Amino acid sequence: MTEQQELAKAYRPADFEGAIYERWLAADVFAPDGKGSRADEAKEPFVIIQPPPNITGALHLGHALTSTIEDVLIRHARMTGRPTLWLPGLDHASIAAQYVLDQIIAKDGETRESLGRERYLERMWQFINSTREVMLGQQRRIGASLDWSRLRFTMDEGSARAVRVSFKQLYDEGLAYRTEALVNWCPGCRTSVSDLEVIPTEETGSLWTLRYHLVDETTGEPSATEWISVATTRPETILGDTGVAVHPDDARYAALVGRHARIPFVERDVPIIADDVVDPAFGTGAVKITPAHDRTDYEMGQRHGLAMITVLADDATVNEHGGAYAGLDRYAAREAIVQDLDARGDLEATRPHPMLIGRCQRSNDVIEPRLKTQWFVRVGPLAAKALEATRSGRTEIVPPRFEKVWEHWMTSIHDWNVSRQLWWGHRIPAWYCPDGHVTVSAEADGPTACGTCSRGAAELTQDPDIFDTWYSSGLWPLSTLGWPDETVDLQRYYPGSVMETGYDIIFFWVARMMMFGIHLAEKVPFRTVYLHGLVKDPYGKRMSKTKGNVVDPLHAIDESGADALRFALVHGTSPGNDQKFRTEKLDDGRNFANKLWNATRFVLGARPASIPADAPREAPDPAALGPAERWIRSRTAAAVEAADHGLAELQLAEVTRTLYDAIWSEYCDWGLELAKVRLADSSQPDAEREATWWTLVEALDTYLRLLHPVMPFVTEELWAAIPHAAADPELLIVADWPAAGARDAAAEAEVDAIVELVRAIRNARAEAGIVAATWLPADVAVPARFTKAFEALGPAIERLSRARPLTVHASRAALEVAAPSGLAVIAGELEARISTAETAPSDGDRVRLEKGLAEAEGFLAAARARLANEAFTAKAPPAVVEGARAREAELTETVERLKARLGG
RNA sequence: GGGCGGUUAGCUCAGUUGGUUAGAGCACAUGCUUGACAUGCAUGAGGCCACUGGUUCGAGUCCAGUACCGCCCA
Repeated sequence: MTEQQELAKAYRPADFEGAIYERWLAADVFAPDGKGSRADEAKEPFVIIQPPPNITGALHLGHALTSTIEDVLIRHARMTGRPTLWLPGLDHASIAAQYVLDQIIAKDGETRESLGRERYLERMWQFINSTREVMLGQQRRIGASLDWSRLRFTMDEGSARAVRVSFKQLYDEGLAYRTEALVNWCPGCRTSVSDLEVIPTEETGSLWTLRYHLVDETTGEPSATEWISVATTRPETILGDTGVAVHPDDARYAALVGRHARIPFVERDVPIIADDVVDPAFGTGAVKITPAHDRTDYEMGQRHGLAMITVLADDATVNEHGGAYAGLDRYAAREAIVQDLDARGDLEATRPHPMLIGRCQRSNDVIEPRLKTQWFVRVGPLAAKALEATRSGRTEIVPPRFEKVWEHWMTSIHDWNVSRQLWWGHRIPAWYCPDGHVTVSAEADGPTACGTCSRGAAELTQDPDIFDTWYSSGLWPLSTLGWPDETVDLQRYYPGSVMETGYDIIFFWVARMMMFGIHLAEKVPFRTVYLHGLVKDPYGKRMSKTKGNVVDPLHAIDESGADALRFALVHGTSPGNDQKFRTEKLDDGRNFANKLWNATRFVLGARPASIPADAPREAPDPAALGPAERWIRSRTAAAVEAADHGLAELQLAEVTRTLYDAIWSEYCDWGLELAKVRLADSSQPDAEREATWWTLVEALDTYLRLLHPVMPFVTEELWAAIPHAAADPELLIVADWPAAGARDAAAEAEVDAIVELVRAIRNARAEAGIVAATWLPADVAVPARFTKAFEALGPAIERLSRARPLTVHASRAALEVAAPSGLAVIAGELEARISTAETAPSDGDRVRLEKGLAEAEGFLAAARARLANEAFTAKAPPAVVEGARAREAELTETVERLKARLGG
């Protein structure tokens, strides 16, 4: 047991958060197999593999939310005694990291090319070694109880091996293949990117209508008078046109199908074909086909056997197939071509055209579809397995509405282009021999010889490309646990329990982990996919550096403490829904922590002298419990139930709401206030005061445990200061999660009635303008069932309602006789009279009573109308009808009492 | 174009299988250095639950449609 120390007067998180984290580290309680772990090995492990943040980035509120939600689940699981693993990691983020590093080296006048591959990668390692610690430090600040002994990086050798082995397997199974196909080319990044990284943006371009002259079938020359008009948004691509298409049912062009048109400038004759995909209503109804630079055209080209001519180079300048335009940038070429067409008289029209333009998620450059020979993964069979897993419920998606999105994506998925023309990442383990044979090897040093012919390793060249980052990310749940080896960790912690991440990366990441996990390990990688929403700015806009509306989590922690930030984030989250974040929300968490802090201070300071300062925890003596103590215990039990429910349903905001209300509005506002009087009353027997105090300690202990997952620092700090049982561990983080005790309906009814009375008296006094500090005598009529509780709590009621002396009467009749005048207070079944100097209701008091009467009469009328409806009494459940009758009776009485009072 | 979500107090959000009087925090008003807390206490004001129709004894809650806002996909 730790020595109890004085708590500072105010909650100052900066004073202890760092030290608390150090204590957790020193106690080695984060790892399931750490020295300080109290995990019960017989229990089912609880595992979350952390979504690895980009190693070059800074943590933003989205990461803070992810870390907090996961930490809440992890800490709760740990307290229930399950072996709990939360595995941290970092992602190398190829394209993003290169983008950042390129900007840094540019300051020294260097470029990727000037450094060369080897030196560039050296620079990258230097760079990430400096950012790594920053990233990890941020996670510690927020209190993440990650198992640092298992920290992984996607560029670790373990990850690299998983990449090679999996790729070799996919290749051997025919699921990885190399081919020339259309890819999304980013001229700025000089690499291909996946479909997901192409952001369709609405922009206004132009739609040009131009003439392709028909070829005279006899002379073989283009006709001066016959042409077909085609519409295009990208005139520069005419250099690569190999066909013209119309809809098969389009009568306007039926006669032209089968003839040829001459492409200007490149002087190529191309066929006019009919294809269903052409929209007759678009433009002229005839479209040019550039199979090498457009997805739809590519597919048409394949169907009709058209030539595929690439006319753009990697930097998006026109290549040697562009004739006179070779060397021009794509947009310069566009302008020149439009002018030249106009000069020839072949430009019919130009008009503004709203359209979707694909831009690179990273560089914002306009994506240019291009033919490239690259590696692809055949995802159809993998996606089918992933779909089966969610349909059968082996993996559950929360919230379930995302299943529909998931289904749609999984059923319409294209093969995945995994080659990236970058340097920072896992090199594709494919080697080519001079004869063009392909050898894929899982060995770190590559193959010793060509797998097809006998050429030795020296004659083989490795593919220069690297893998899409999401390839290694997809292997993350496997590679972090040691796959492909059958390690102890893999057997014990795979599959994981929950994959918790933002819904925005369900396809990027979750889908890939599912596909790889099921295919390679033959088990789903996690049982639950929990998707949280985005943290947006107060206006509902996405936070971004360019908008300048980001909130830095570290700054928030400096200002308000990590617990306040965590509370704010959890309080505002619900599955799949975005939350608007404003910094004022941090105050709620900080104020709440301060409330808890001071409540603890009060409890510690209120210890009866008969209990030694270092006394070990005792359960309150059941025989000495009064109604307030029984109420506290019952309400604490209710809080445990609600917290359990919220955690089980992943409704974490429900947990914070419940605890906020329970601790503030119940425990502090009424529990402590009722207890104060009893504790201070030295005429009470020691046994009763001790029972009261132990009840307060017990409830506080339970609330600290319940709140620990959300606000770990302050709860740990305060828990150290309260008395513990001998069986308790040193640290709250590994203490037992509370079990819900029994509810006590009688005690709840008693205290509820008393609370209602106190409120009503306060209200009457306030409305009558009585100074709060004034003590006034009061008389109360108390029904028999509350008499005992009322007597027990009499002194507390006096104090809380400033009513002294307080005289109790057994009936209203007796009350009328004893106190015919004064402020009338009607609170449910209780009724009180507060003596004032005046003998009749003052004007202000009359207003209050009339208002109460009008309200009660309104409710009564509604209740009577309901009961008068025969359909209601006949069809509604008896319990509901009973309730309505009781309600009517109660209201009738209240109305009568109010009327009597006003009349007299 | 297809799909999904949202619309409840000035703001941010709760509202459990339909069932008495729709709640909380912030902000607001009034009064309080009440013995843990002014990061606080007490009291109060503030809602056609977006709109229309339907189901039902009964709808914020279920169904259909409309409007507006947002997101995803093509």
